[in-house]
Amino acid sequence: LKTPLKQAATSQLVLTERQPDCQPLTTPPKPKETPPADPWTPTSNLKMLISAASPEIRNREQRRQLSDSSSEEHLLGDEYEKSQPSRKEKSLGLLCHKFLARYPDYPSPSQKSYICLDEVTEELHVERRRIYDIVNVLESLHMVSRLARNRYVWHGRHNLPHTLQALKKVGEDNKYIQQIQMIKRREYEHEFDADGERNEEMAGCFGSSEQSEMSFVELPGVEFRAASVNGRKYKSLRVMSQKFVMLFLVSTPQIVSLEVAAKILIGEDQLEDLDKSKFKTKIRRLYDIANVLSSLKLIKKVHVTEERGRKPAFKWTGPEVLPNTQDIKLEATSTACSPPIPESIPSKEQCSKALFPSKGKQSFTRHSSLIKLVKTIENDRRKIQSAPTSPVKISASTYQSLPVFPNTIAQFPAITKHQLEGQSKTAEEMQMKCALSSPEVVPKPEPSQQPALSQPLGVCPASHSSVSPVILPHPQSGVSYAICLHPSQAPTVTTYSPGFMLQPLPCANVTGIKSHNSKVLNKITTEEGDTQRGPDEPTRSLAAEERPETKSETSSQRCLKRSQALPENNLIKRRKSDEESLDTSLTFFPSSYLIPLTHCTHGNKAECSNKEKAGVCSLQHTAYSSPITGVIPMAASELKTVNIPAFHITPLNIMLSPNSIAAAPVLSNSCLNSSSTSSAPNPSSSALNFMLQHIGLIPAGVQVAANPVLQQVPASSQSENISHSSGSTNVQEGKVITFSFSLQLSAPKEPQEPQAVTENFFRTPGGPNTEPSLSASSDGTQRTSQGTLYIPQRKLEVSED
DNA sequence: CATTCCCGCCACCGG
DNA sequence: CCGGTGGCGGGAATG
Repeated sequence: LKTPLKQAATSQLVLTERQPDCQPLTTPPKPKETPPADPWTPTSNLKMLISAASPEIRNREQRRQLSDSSSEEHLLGDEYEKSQPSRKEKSLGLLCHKFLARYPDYPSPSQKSYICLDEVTEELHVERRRIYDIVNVLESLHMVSRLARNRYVWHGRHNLPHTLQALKKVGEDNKYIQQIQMIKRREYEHEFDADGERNEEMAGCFGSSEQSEMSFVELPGVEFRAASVNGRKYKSLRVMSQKFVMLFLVSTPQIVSLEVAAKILIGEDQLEDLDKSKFKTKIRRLYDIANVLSSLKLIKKVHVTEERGRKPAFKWTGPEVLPNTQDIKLEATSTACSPPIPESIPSKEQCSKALFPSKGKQSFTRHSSLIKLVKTIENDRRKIQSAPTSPVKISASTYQSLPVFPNTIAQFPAITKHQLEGQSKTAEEMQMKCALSSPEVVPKPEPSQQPALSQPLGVCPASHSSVSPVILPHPQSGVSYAICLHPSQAPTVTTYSPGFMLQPLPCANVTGIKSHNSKVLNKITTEEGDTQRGPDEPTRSLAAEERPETKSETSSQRCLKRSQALPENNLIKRRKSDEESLDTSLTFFPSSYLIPLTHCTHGNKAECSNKEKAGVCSLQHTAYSSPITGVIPMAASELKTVNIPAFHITPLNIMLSPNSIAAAPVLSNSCLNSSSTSSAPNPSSSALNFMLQHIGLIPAGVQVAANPVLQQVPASSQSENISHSSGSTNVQEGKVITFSFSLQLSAPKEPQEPQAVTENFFRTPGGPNTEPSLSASSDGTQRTSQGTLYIPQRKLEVSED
């Protein structure tokens, strides 16, 4: 048994000694302070040093004391043994550092570096098993992607921003914040709570777990799984890693205790029954993940001292995740190298072409380059059909998106199948794609087609089939998809997997706040299990203000329709074989949202960026909202004001969070009213036209009538709720809806005592505080995450190390 | 004793 | 059937 240890130790020593020799790969792990003799890259070395230093400095110090004595004198030669191979020497964290040292943080896009596991294991002298652990979490962050058997592509941190954004969004969509709260609350109550309610809650919240399925959040641009990572069963570690990261991104203090994380990760699926062993295992895994994340400097270990003792926890030290839009801009600007952008755009066009060959993309003039891409894509597509394997990254992604829509499928059966079959995760992607596609759908010139828009919104799930194929064409969504990547939209896509669980919540929230129905929705959501009581109560309180809800199935259904979330969730969950059709339907919803973004990203950015912002933006918003618009008829002048400033953000938000759906409509309305009202009678129509024109699907002059259906349908459900309130009120409501969670949280508003706050949070009906909170939310900037702030942290004391 | 987490058995799966 | 993957949990270091 021990032998291996010795060997390892020895080997390490050897490495150290002969570093000079080993030029090929190894970067000296140990030499943190003493910069290793062989610098692969100046930067990389520095980075390594820095990174290595922080987490393990102490360890190092310890070692030094022990080993240095010998080493100092360079006597070591003979007795390597003394150096303790000690466990730390072999820690995953250290190993990870070594691993990371081998590759540049930001590899030039042009040349990809490949990772061969065999080589790595040799060079690092570790068992393969360990490398898998590292690679898996790196993959969860899209820092690498698997190509084939033992081969991975190294992306470095280029994708990190997108990934984090996406993860954050997903985390928000889910109700992680609430879940965290629940758990904490429970703790207070002393686990075994007296109230039967508790148990019930739990059951309700987490109870149904089937959905929990774990979905892996993917990024559009990243060439994931060529070889198919989707094997679906795997990924648990990857998924865990993503969820873990989500927790950080979502929680306000950005500190997550292992205990809570473990509970949530377990809970999602089956919950409760905290099996002791299960819990223990989960924690073990979390440590593994945490070690890698620490090596990436994304988190660091800390201790939180709550009421009862101090518990191990981790603090997020990675980059802050921007809301969205802004990110997009930044990215686009800053990273010229990022290849994804160009790709994405082209794909879109190409998609559109495929769909509507006749149409040219003349409108796209701006992006002549895109056309090129489109052609390329088309070619690729052919190739793919014949040879699916072809790893064209871009093309692949694009295609994948296509599968989502049935229509698309019909058009490109081969592709679709491949994609579907090949990728389980597709659901997510699909959603994204759908989102993209949906906008495109809009382009359809025919008025009848316009309904397509409506479809996505309300009908999406079931109806999509009924929906005109037009939508499908949107497969181009792939294009939009790509767009997403660049900006931050990618996150939007997030909806996917998490969506199923999460989405429901948003709906519920929205609904709840606005309408009575919401409760019903909530319940539904709850069924899945996540939401326990927390959401309910708060929601309820809010709702209560307005009235006792009626929970009719109808309402719920409506909600579902309106909110894509539910359908998506369901669909998303599993797609294995059938998925295709279902997925397709799901996809639609998101697409609508996505589309708008796309616009922004492309031309808009440049165009609207400033002066026109208001105008253009409004248009864009409209577009976005258009789908949504239907949902909420009311337009608030107030919103407008608010929106304008934040409009950038707003669009993003909409896309990102399911919750935002409600909000989106509002915004759009306002925009429409103010800016584009004259041009378009109803928002949806204007939006459509706008979008279409932008997209190039329809000539500038042509206008498509907005689909009445859409408006009515979506609107109907919510409008009712909203309508009852006064105009001004409505506005607020709209806001509220948007930040349903925030409201809940805000209600407690003054968090004097942590516990007290908590209590209020859950028990207090929205009282007086509600409005203020709303207003706060209205700023839009904060959005979802706000909730976190209020979350009762109780006396949290964080101690580093 | 508690926390951290290494090690590696062994089930899967994809070829 | 084989070799790559990677879930999982015992139990060894460490604190």
